[in-house]
Amino acid sequence: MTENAVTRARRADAQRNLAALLDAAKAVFATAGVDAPAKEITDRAGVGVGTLYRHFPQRSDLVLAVLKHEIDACADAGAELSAASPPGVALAQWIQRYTELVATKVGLASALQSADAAHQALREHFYRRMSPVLESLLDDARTAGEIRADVPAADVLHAVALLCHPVPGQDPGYGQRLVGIFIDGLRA
Amino acid sequence: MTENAVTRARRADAQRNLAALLDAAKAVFATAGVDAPAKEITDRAGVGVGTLYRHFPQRSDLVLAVLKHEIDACADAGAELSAASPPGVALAQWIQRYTELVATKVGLASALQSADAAHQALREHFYRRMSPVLESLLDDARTAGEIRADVPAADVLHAVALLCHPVPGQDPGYGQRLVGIFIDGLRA
Amino acid sequence: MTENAVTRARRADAQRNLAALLDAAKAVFATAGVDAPAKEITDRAGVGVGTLYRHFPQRSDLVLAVLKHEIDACADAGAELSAASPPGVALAQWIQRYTELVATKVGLASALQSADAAHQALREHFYRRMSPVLESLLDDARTAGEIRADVPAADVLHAVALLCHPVPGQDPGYGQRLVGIFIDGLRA
Amino acid sequence: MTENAVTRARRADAQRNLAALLDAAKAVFATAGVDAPAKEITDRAGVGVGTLYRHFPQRSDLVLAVLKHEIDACADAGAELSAASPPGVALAQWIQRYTELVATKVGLASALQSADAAHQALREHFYRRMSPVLESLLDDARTAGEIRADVPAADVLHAVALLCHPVPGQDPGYGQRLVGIFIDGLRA
DNA sequence: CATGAATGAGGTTTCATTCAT
DNA sequence: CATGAATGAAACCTCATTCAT
Repeated sequence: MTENAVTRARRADAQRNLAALLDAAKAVFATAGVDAPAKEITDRAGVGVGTLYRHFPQRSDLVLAVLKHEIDACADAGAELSAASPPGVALAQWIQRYTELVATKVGLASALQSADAAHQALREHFYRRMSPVLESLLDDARTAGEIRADVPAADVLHAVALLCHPVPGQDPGYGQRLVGIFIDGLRA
Repeated sequence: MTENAVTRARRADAQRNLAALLDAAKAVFATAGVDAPAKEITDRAGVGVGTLYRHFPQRSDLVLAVLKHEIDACADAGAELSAASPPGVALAQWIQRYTELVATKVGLASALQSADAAHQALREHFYRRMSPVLESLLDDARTAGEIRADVPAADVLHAVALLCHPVPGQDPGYGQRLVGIFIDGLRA
Repeated sequence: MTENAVTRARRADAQRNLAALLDAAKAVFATAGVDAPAKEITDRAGVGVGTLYRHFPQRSDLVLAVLKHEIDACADAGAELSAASPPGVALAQWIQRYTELVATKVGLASALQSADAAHQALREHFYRRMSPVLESLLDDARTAGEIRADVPAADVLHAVALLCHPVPGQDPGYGQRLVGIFIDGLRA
Repeated sequence: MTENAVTRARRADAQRNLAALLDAAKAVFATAGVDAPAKEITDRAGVGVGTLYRHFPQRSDLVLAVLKHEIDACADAGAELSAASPPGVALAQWIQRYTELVATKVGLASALQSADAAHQALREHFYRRMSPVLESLLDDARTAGEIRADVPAADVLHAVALLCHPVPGQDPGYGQRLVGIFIDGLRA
């Protein structure tokens, strides 16, 4: 009984720490990028660095964990939009949604482009979830004759991620404007 | 005469080292980015670290020196193309030229986006040289009714630089394909 | 209890290192001055350089820590001497005590004179503690008509610190002899 | 003939350089101390660093050369003062003169106290010239019963040099005031 | 004899990572 | 399971000194 209680208590503690770490990492990644010092994250989370390494032995594990939820949510939105709107509109709306994701999470764009092998897992998860969704939306739009047929989903994902790369002295809507032009280029 | 010879001789030595440094830096920047360790560059150039700091007290001085020539050459190409081809073609050709510049020089794209104040000089030189050239080409194309009127040169420069951001496992023509789509989006 | 034990245990380790650092720094400062290389101190203490910087981010923090105790002890001695002896004697005894402090701690004298802004905290602590003590002793002696009235405590502190500046090939009592002459100059 | 002319010209050149170096060193020593970077001195003198090392292989050689003239002048003033004034006055005046020397030449005081073996030559020259002069003045004053008999010249030289150590935020007359008190302590 | 470019040791500082507690 | 002190490699930069020209 007592041991059970202790175990449960510890588990709750660990959970709290993990959540705190994810929150902290999300905030730090957003301002200082994914290469921010580990200490900055643990300090903000109020835990020791050891705790960070226990939960996320690799830096990329943390990045992945931070972004997984949002990646999944974005991917899931694809089916809903597809069901609710005609192909062209659904595509535009989803890309809009995706743009917001990439533009907000400062780390994501750079992690995706990073040559670092450590981010491989993130890239894989990202493309595994996103590619089918966008490919499906593109297919619908292609079938409807609204966009050209020779651009694969991966290219669009990549291009949009790049165009959203935050620029120090620019307003947040800047990237979206560039994305808009790119999307125009996709039209048939 | 004698003094001149002596001076020339010494300078020749320094020049050799300087050239070696620029070569090494160009190569290292291309593979490891502009934030590569100084030691890597000096080792490759076969000189001591002090020599690097003598010629380029600031890291950004080196970056600027490495890229200046190529930036200037690209900017100068604008007038020639403009004279030789109709507006739309000239524009496309110059952007093609610019794409090659940005895609090849790995450091350039990231230096341009870097929030680092140290790269301010590079950004300034870059935009001071490039903006007028592209603006002029865009104007010609706008006048000819070939492209939309609401996209300033700076946006195009920026977007293309982003789209050319090198991707580890991708062939070099990849960025150009994305740029092509973006350019299509500019058309009227 | 358990947590306390753990905390105490960890702290004990750190404390041991910290003490070793202070000991090492005291010894090194005494022979090589306050500007001695950090490596020399950490090697003598048997710790890594990082440990030094963890405990004392600024060089002056270390200097301050090393000297604080002794400064305080010396300042505290003022009241005792004042209570136990007549003004002139108490003054002479305290200056004797102060002389020993400054003469022994090689770093102190130079840190006090250093133009370096980093030693500001040390200077402040030093004068904040010492000035009132000596001023009080001087006042008593002035009232008793034993010394002239126109020399403020800060001047005496400064002069004695200078006169005790250690000289390579001289015996340790040398500075004290010079101080004795200076004190004679203070007499009415 | 021609060779002679060249030789003469070169010698004149060398002389000019040497003078420029001494001037520059004097100025730099006065503001930045005797440990100032060599480059600062050569830049100010308008010569290459090699020239400095040719004339003064050791740093201390330069310090010695810079200060020799002034040391000698000060020493020579002793006999004149001794002949012109009564013992007590002559002594006070010479110490005043000496105070000015030490207070003005920032490097001197620290070079004299430096544990560095490199400054041995300077210390030797200094004491060889100064000691007899001051000893003679002290002897006269002692004979006249004006000062105590137990303080050797070297102590006074040393003490005054220390008391004149420049203090960042203090007016230049500060050291002289302290010296005045010390001299009072010498009186019988 | 002068030059100043080159050298590279030596100092500081930062941080990812380990591991004793 | 959490902690955070300790580690030490790695990067930066400065300067005294040498030596080819």
